[in-house]
Order: sequence, then C-alpha cells, then structure tokens
Amino acid sequence: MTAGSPLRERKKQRTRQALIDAALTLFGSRGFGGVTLDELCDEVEVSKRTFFRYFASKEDVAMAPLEDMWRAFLEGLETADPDGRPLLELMEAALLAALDQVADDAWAGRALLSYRLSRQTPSMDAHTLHFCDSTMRAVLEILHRRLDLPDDARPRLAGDMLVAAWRYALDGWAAGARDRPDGRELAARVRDAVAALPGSLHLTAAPRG
Amino acid sequence: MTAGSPLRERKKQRTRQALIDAALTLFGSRGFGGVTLDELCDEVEVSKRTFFRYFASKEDVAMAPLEDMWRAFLEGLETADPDGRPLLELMEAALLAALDQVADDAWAGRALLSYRLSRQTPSMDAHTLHFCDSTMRAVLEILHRRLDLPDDARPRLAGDMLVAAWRYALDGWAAGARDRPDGRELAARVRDAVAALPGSLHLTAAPRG
DNA sequence: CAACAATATGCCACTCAGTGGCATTCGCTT
DNA sequence: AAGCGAATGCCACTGAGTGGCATATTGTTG
Repeated sequence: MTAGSPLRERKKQRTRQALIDAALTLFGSRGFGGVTLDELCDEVEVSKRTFFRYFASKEDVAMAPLEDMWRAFLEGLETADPDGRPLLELMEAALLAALDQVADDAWAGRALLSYRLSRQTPSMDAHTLHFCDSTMRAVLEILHRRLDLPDDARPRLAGDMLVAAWRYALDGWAAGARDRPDGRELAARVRDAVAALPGSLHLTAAPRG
Repeated sequence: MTAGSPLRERKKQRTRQALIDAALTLFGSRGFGGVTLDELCDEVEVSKRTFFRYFASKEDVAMAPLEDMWRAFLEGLETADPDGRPLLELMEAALLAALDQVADDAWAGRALLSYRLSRQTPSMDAHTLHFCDSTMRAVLEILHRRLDLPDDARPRLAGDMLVAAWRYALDGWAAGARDRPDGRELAARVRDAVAALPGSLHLTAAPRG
C-alpha cells in the first residue's frame, strides 16, 4: 500500500472521479438528455449496476462538485466558533471557508460545467435545489444543537437567505464566461450577494416610463 | 352549451380534476411510490397517454393545487399597482391576493394533502422547489418589464425571500394538523413569516449550555 | 340533418432510468 | 496459499415517459 489510504479505497475514488469527469464531459457536449447511462458506463468501463452504487441518480453524478462543497460546509459548521456574531455572518464565514477548502482550479472548472448543466436541465436544477434545501435543514439541525437558537422562523429564513445569495453569486460567476474560472472570484461574489441582502428588504420600485 | 364555457372545455377540466383528486387520494393512502400511473389511470378510466397530455410528470399531478395558486399570483402581478411600496411588500400583497382568490375549503384540503406528500417524497419536493424557482424568475421578468428595477442582486434576493417565507408559512400551517384546513390561517402565517424576515438578518446566537 | 374539420383519446410498441438477486472477482489478512 | 469480505458484473424486471397512428367525440358548415 502507498501513502496512507488503502489501495481499495483509492481505486473507488478513482472510479468515482472518472464517472464524474466522463459525465461532465459527455453531458457538456451532447446535453444531459443526449447521453444514456449505458453510454456513460461504457465510457468508464463500469457496469450500470456499479454506477448506482456510487450515485443515487443520473442527475447526482453531475452535481458532485457542488455537493462536495456543501459537505465541507457542513463539516466546518460542526466546529465553527459562533463568537457572538449574527447567525447569517457565521454561516457566510463557514461557506467561504468551505469554498476556500475545496475550490482549487480543477474544482472550479468542474463546478462551472456542473452549474451550467443544471441551468439547462430542469431535472438537474430540481435536484440541485432539493439538495440545497435538505442541506440547509441539516445545517439548522447542527446549529440548533450547538447554539441556543429561537424556535421561530428566523433561523430558517436566515438559512434560505444564504442559499439565495449563494445561488445569485454562482449565477453571476458562471455568466462571466471565462476560460479560467476562479474560486476566489466566486468567494468575492458570495460576499457581495450576502451584503446585498439587507438592501433587498426595502428596495422600492417606481413604475416604468 | 351551458353557462359560457364550451362543453369540450368543461369535460377537460373535469378529467383534469378527477386525475388530481384520484392522485391525491391514492398517493395519500399508499404513498407516492406505492401507486403506479397505470393504477391511477385505471381509477379515472383514462389512458396513460392521456394522462401525459394533462400533466408533465407523475409529480406534476400532485402539485396542481400549489401551481394553481402561483398561476393566480403571476396574473395578479401583471396588473398590481406598485404604488411606491417596497418590492417585497408588493409581492407579499400579490401573494395574499392570489391565496384569497383560490383558497376555498376544497383548495385548502387539497393543498394540505399536496404539501404533505411533497415533504415525504424527495422527487416531489424537488419538483416543487424547481417550480417555485422558475415561477419566481417569471415574476422578476414581469416586474422588470413593468417597473424600473435595478439590475443587481436585490430584486432576485427579495423574490427568494418571499419564497422562503411562503415555504415556512406552509410548513407551520401543515404541521398544525387540523381536520378543517383554513386558507385564512395560511394567509396570516404568510404575513408573520414575511414580517420575520428583517429580524432574521441580524439574529445572533449564543453557544448552548 | 349530413358531411366535414378539428381536437381529444386510445392503443401499441419502444427507450431508458433504476432495482433486486446472485455469481464472480478482487483486495486484504493470516 | 487459503479464506474472508467487499466490490463488481450480469441478467431479468418494473415503471415512467414518448412517438406514431387509428379512432372517437365535439363543434361547425351547408
């Protein structure tokens, strides 16, 4: 065995990553619906049965980059120091930390592909939204356990606000079509979006013309 | 022909409603996954092919009550008077108006069944989230057309805040397990949740114990 | 009322995502 | 080298969703 991890485990990780990369490539060039799982599995030389031991659905494999980031976010929250800060600020910091942790160049490229796919593919978009929502519920469970949160709407609303800001940031980041997507720029956009939250509460609108 | 609407149209509406009611009943008693479309179609005496001319998916038929409300919301926004109010307040008013318009007793019962199903069924939850999100995009298109909105994050964040408040309200409403679900109570919960939005921005949390 | 156009429905065969069961292979331990 | 457990492959199956075409039902026109 080499470098810490058992061989079997490394092999699994390689298979998993190969499936993700092949999926993003194939979906990216021929569209999500234009590729069957059989084709994807042939490409990676894996049986369809095995695919479903790694991923819960066809959508799931293409969402992996985002899922990895949220997983890091959850882990970070377990040990984050509340420090008397507002809840939203605490979550923002944890999100930025998670992003910083996973967002190397390879991740940024995959995340960009993944996000663009999900905006083109209704079923992927739905899965992504669902994943964010259930992750946020897990977040609130952790926070309720660790902090003395009130039992009213505010914690959940704050969580949904963070998700809204995150999605807006991701949207702008993906729209700025660069060849070299950059994790730090995404982080900056997250900060901006969170900063825009208070102003959106009282934004007034005049009729046009 | 009777009372305005052509006979053919009424027949279609009856078939549609029969499918919705049968779906909510069957899914409610045996679970979403415990009922096949063939069974549902047999129940209503309609071919599976016809089912898919009314609904885009198995999930869709069980989301109909919520979809109807959002449709009314969209229509209301087309003519709503901005009146110099904050955007969020404008959307809240339109949501409450739409709710008031569609929420008779029959609707409340169906909406309750529908929401509970979607909380038990991941694929339905995902579809619901996706529907809310794309509806909110349509909302913003309308508002950008009618009002002089800034081209930054704030309008979208405000929209997502309304959705967050709506979902929280629905959650509490459905949890208060009543035999006679009431549309007016849901409206009150929406008002409360929207009112809680500002406070959630700066909510601070002390460590437990 | 008869013939016609338009639209809604039914039927059939098909693709493909996802699952269960079981035999096989592979990595690890002793 | 032998044996254990985990990962994989293979096969058959269910069920959602679609396309094509024939049929029926409604609305319209002479």
